[in-house]
Amino acid sequence: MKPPRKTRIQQKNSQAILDAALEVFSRHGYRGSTLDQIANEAGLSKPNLIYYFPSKEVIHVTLLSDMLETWLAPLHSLDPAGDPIEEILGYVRQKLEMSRSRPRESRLFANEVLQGAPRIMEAIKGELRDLVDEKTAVIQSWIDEGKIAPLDPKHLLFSIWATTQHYADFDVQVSAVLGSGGNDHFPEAEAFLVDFYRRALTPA
Amino acid sequence: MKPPRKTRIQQKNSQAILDAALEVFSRHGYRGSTLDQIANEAGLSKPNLIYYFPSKEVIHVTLLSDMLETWLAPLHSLDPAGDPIEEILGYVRQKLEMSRSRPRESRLFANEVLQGAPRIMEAIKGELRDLVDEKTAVIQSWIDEGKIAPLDPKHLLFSIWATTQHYADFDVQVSAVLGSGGNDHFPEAEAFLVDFYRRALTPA
DNA sequence: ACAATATTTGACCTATTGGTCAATCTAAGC
DNA sequence: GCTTAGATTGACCAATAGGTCAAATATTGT
Repeated sequence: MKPPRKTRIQQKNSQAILDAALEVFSRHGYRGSTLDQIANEAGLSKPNLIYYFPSKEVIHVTLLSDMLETWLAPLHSLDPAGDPIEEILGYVRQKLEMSRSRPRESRLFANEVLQGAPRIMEAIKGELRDLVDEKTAVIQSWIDEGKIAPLDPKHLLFSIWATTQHYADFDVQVSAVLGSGGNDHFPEAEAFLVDFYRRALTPA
Repeated sequence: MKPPRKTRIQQKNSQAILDAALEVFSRHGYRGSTLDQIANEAGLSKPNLIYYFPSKEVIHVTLLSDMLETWLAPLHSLDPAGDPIEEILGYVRQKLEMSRSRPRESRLFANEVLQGAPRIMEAIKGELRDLVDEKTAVIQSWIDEGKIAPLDPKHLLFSIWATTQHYADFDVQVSAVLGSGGNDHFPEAEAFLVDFYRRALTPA
């Protein structure tokens, strides 16, 4: 999707900038982040940033479009031929794992959508919506066959997105409420969610 | 909590400012919002804003603390003496209703927590956590009595917050995925969530 | 070694923004 | 009507932020 950088230095610095920008944007939002912050985090000077990326906005858009692929991947892997309940539980696990391993991407996305998704509405109405339509049709067929409980497939997906991303996006709230220092709450969360979705999905 | 304004003009303008600020902050986040935007939205000049509130930050903090009470209210009303499943479903309904009637407050809160809750961490670790401890004990007792399925009460609350607030915070995504113009998706959402939680909570 | 090319940065420019202030205008009480 | 306190604002200020640019430095290919 992105033309590969030519030299090793370009490769390394572009990557450092994107990584720094992800860190900063995901914590402070687009307008809350400054080029100086990003440059500092990347260990470069501000004009040097601009040498690699023409503007703050281009950095942001680059991050968003990179992230969208990651975000969509787990849903792509939902297999119509698999066991319905296990497929959906697998999706839940994968989304939760993404919240654990890539919380910055999750927060970047949350920030963007909260502000009205000005820079990725197109992708949401295109790729995302198409994929959702495809996979909800699969889920609907499972419902029609009586393999899972009759729950609106789209709202089911919303609930999975919401519950799994919550552990990345609202991380500080989760930690504050659960207490117990900087513990890793993901094992607990996974046990809960898997149990929860299994109960809800198992047909009567 | 706030000393009442003296004159009618103060009453009216303070309210107009808070309302405008809620609109702007919830859409653009703290740093993404400017005093000019807020002043414009409120129909006042920027210096006139500052006449009523000493700074941008005071406006923001005022909104956040006002909102916290609203946010906590539904959980307060969870009744230990009520029917367990109906109490929890009632809580789900109330939270969803809040997402519908007060989406700006929800987004304000989401923005704040996403940024690490710098201005309300104290309240989260205090009031919110205390209330959660109290109510999760109630839920645990219902579990112990076999009235509801054995699901971790705190993670159950997280899931309710996540799923209900999703319809306010990710509203543009929900609308884009569901299509059908600016439709009101809340009746559908309520039907889904009530059915969903009833299934998950009903003991085997 | 050296020219050509890629990389880096200090200084600088302009626009925006939070906030101030003195001056002006308006409303309320007497 | 007039005084006084309340309300409003145009002009302004300092700090910050996105971005430019020419000059300097480092790297690469030959």
